[in-house]
Amino acid sequence: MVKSKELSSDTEQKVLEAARVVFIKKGMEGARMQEIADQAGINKALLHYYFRSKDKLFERVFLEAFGKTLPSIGNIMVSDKPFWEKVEYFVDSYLTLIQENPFIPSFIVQEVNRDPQNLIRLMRQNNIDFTRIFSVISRDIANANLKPISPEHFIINLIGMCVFPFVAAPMLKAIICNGDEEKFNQILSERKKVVFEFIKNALTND
Amino acid sequence: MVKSKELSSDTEQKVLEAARVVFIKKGMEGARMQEIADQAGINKALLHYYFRSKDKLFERVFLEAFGKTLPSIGNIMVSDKPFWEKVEYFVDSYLTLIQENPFIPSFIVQEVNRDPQNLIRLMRQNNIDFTRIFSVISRDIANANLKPISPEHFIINLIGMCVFPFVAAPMLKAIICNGDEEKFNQILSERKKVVFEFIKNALTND
DNA sequence: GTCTATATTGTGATAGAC
DNA sequence: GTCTATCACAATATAGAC
Repeated sequence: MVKSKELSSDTEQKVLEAARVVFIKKGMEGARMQEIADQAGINKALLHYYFRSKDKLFERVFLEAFGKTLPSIGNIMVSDKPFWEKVEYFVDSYLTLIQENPFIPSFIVQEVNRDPQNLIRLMRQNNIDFTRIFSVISRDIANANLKPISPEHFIINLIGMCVFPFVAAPMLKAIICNGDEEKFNQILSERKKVVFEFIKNALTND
Repeated sequence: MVKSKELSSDTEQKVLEAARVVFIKKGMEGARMQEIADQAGINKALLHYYFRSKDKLFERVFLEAFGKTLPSIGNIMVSDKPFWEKVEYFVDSYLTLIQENPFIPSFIVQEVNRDPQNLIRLMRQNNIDFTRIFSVISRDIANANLKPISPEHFIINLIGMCVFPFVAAPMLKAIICNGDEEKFNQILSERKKVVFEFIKNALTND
């Protein structure tokens, strides 16, 4: 068995996973190299051996985290599926993705706030063309005989209702569930259906 | 003219305002006492003279920032106004409040993530009883002959569509406006109307 | 109350043995 | 590749003069 040069070592993987956990929980500023090392079961020096600096390690984690979600948005929205199928698929896959990585949205919001350039760079790298997405959505809305809404507001409403519960999870857990984790998860699991129905009701003439 | 003991000094006010600006922009971890001092036009030592530590200064700023938004939610929602008037008033005042302090939502999300206890404490201090709010909303929805939706999902949708554009402002500016500040402000100013209409369409039988 | 100067602690990063 | 020990520096916090 020949080891490929591209395959990162076991330790490198452990570091990346540990960094992901810590960065996502604490953000770039709040994270400590020591904590990442502990989490990975190694020492600080080894972190620097694999990833020269905290900045470089962070960038790697950030790009991987966001690189997952962003292309999935684009692909779905510019496809030629029927509008409502598109919306349902979007809500479904988006919520699933977030539910599997619940810290990612607030992490991204936090870090894009810190340096918006990260996002611009990432969009270029992933060939995301939002102008195209909006033109397609705009056409879809017109063709589907829906109540008129600008594609920008539509997208904001759509994404907002999907990601807000995760961005604000600790807040909502306190506010609407009095800290009851069980109840909060229950609500999250209902959201796919609720969000889809809500949007459909808002936009269809009946 | 006798100076009341409760009235904080001019310098103290300058510090608080400066801290508000810097904390809101950088978050607790990212903010630097030096930057706050500069912003206030004084030196670091004086910060510690007025507010013993960074932690204490932060807590003060945090409580004041959130203390503004939270009671306004509660008061409106439990009032006996008609349901749609309530919703319109909520959307209106909430968006105005955020538009005047655009960094507050992402700041709050970030910091509640850091320590959820801050929020619990604050809710107690402001006598916010969400159980009551939900029971009132629940009754309102039933009485208004609307399409059924749980009050929790209704609130999440409502707040989500209001605050998400601000929480994610830098992201959306890049994504949907290609960095065009002008266009983004235009969209924000349209949101009161759009959100209200969207919710109304989603919930009314016609 | 306000300042300058300094102490103290944190943490990212490196040197060098194994 | 992995470790221990240490550096260098940045940031909070304090001492003490005015």
